[in-house]
Amino acid sequence: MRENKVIAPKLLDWYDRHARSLPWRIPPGSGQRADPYRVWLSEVMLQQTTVAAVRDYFLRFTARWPGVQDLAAADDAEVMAEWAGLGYYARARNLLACARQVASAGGFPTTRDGLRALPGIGPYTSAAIAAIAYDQPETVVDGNVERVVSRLFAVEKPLPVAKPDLTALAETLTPQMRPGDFAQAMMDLGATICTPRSPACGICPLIDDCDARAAGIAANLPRKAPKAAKPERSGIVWIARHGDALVLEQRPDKGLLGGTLAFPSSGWDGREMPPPGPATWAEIGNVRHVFTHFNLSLQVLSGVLENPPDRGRLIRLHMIDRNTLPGLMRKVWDVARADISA
DNA sequence: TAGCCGTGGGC
DNA sequence: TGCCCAAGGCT
Repeated sequence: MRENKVIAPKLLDWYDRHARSLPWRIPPGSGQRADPYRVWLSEVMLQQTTVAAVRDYFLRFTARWPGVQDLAAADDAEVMAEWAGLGYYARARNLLACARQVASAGGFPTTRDGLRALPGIGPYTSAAIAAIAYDQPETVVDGNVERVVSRLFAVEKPLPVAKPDLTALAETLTPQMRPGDFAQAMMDLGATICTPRSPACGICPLIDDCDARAAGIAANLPRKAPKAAKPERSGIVWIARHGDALVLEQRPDKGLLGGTLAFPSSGWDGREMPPPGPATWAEIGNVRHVFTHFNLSLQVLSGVLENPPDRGRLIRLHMIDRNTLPGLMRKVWDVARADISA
């Protein structure tokens, strides 16, 4: 694949003038060096997650754990609670495992291959850290880059089959100088101008280089294979009261909402469970939630346990912190709280 | 390797 | 409203 020396200078010039200001980013031209810890943390949080959703989580994490040694020393439950609401909870467990490996090694690996071997760091994140924090000319390919490249070269082959082609094309664009800024520039371009719908081609710095624009098909790329329909699932969740406390449990590390704090439930996640103890149950509401691969309807049952629960642990009502629950269980808690106060 | 794994915002 | 999408990784 032939090298393309036209794109990077134009894009970097645009980035120097239009880079987004983000908490984890060093502004272009400042001459400062990005902190690998902050680059890593932000990249993991940003996996399949919007900038708007990540910003406050990043600020809270870095305020509480300023360095990788601080995070490595944290309790698992504290990290899970701080991550609650951000989704994809395997990231939080891998984050902690990674922090502990890095801390005991005395620092982050400085090569893409070294980074790639750490938990939660894959092809994208390893390239991003190597380029942004260590100034190495690695090619960073995320959803933005796939979209930008598919348009620049008018690639009509659909994703995900086209992914290797798009990666090879992206490699022809990566400059030896400022590879980190180039990667971030590609992502900023994709996020603000070369957007999925209604791309703003009129103000794009690469308009003269874009094959899709010339062919009038920019808004139709990248093409994607059709997705399967989402099945419907249903289940039960128990609001089990004992005195002035409710039963909560930590879910198993693997699987749905792995490692998060939750009300006992059954029937929706491949696990058939009995209630946390004998009681007379009454329906107090229903909660709907959308997961990546199914829609969920959860019947909320409430009851009073006469004896301590068979599993989980009792948490006093005023000690239940909504922010430490995953999104689904926040909805359940809202239903329970409305019922209790009624 | 393709299915699994959250959540919220935009249109 | 329902669907799409967002700086993916793991198995």
